[in-house]
Amino acid sequence: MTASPSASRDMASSRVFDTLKQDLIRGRFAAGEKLAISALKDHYQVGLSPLREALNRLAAYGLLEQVNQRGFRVPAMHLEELDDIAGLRVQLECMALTQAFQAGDSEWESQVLAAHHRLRRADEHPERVEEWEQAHLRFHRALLASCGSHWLLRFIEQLHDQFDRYRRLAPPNPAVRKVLDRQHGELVELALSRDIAAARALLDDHIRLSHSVARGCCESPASGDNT
Amino acid sequence: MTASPSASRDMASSRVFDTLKQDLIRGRFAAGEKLAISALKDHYQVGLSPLREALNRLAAYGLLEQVNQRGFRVPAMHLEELDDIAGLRVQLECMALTQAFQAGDSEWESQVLAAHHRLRRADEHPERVEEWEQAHLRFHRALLASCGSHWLLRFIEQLHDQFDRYRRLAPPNPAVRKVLDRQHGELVELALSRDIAAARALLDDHIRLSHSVARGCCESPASGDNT
DNA sequence: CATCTCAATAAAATCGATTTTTTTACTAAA
DNA sequence: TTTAGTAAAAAAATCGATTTTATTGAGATG
Repeated sequence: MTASPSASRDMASSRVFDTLKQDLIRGRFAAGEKLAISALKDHYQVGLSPLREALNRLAAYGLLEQVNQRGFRVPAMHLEELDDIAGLRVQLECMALTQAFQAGDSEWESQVLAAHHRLRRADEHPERVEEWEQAHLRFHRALLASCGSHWLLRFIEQLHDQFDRYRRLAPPNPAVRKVLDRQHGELVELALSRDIAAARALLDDHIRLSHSVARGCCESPASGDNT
Repeated sequence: MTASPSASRDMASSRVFDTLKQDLIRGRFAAGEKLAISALKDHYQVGLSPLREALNRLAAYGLLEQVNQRGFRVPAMHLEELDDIAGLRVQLECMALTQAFQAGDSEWESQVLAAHHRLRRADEHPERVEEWEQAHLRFHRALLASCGSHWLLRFIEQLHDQFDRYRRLAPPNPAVRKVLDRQHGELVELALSRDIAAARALLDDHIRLSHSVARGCCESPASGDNT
């Protein structure tokens, strides 16, 4: 099943935005690293203008920093910032979850079930990491989608991307993954039964678990600087 | 009092970003309006590249929308979105207020007092609207500054900008202004006495009052179009 | 009279080259 | 040995022109 039927081709700046965004989240660049524009130009096979437009959008989004006349750099990573991001995720996602449970209709339930099914299927191929990652992101999106607040969902998405920068530093851990997957299933059940209190507690645990894993990995290698 | 001493001049893209951002918040463009790039180029006296970079940043920030090969347009305004923004402002700013009161030190108290003083001074010149607007923004920033969460402050700032797009549609109302100003003074007192519960209730009222004023203005004139 | 096609026009997106600024490397003085 | 100073090199930012895509309107067709 492909995306949209009359999918008019995106412009170059959007394409490079998407791929560069993924590369930043996946940690293909070191924290604090300065991006060499001409190297990016070669690597992503785009011209200067679309590349610079993408870099500007990513800087406004918070995945890059623009220094006055000194180009773009990958933001440094700090344990405190990870704590900040995780703490806010708990607050905002629990808020959205409550509203989603209150406003969700049967179409929402269907989408949550469908997303969960795809997540379980993706789990069957442990070698295809990115497919699971995408299914995971979409499951959490589906869970909160009916909350009714465009801006809340936007901020949650942004925090999720920032969180992933840290989480992806940690090596995959099957034991943790197993717990997280069980929690996904429980979240689906609680969504169907509209048990807000239990679901909030579970989502809180869910995020904190990922947080502590990422934290353990982020703690060790001191500060990130490699010019 | 000027800004920084060795202020190295910003690049053109940043300058046009700032002024265009203000113009968008101040409602100099109609909601839904399509921006003619060459006209902007003439108006802001910049080249195409810096202008497009600024437009891309504003789109990522949410003050513009980019349509695939059809350029940039000012986002439409909807009553529901205003409600969403105001509701989230209440939630997030109360959250930040609590943390700010808990973590604020005497330096924070000083900055709040200073910002409040500047706000009262700005009030003495009702004709200089923009000075009051800036002092007002800075007062609310100072009040929450010590909350300790970079990302929470970032989202609050973004929501504030979005909210102002709606609020500024309403004509100035001296009676409302008087109430808001009294609330600012009360917020300062509650900050000094660290009365979290009372301050949260007051900030809630404060935002809801602005919200209802903006709402009243947003309801009447159907959709905005004035080319 | 409405609808469709296709050229003409306008606008957006992109490219290649130029200008400006920063960084580096080298030299000379303290 | 360190500190300034300065010229060369590199990189970022910007400009002007080209390419691509969308929009418009006249004429043809049902």
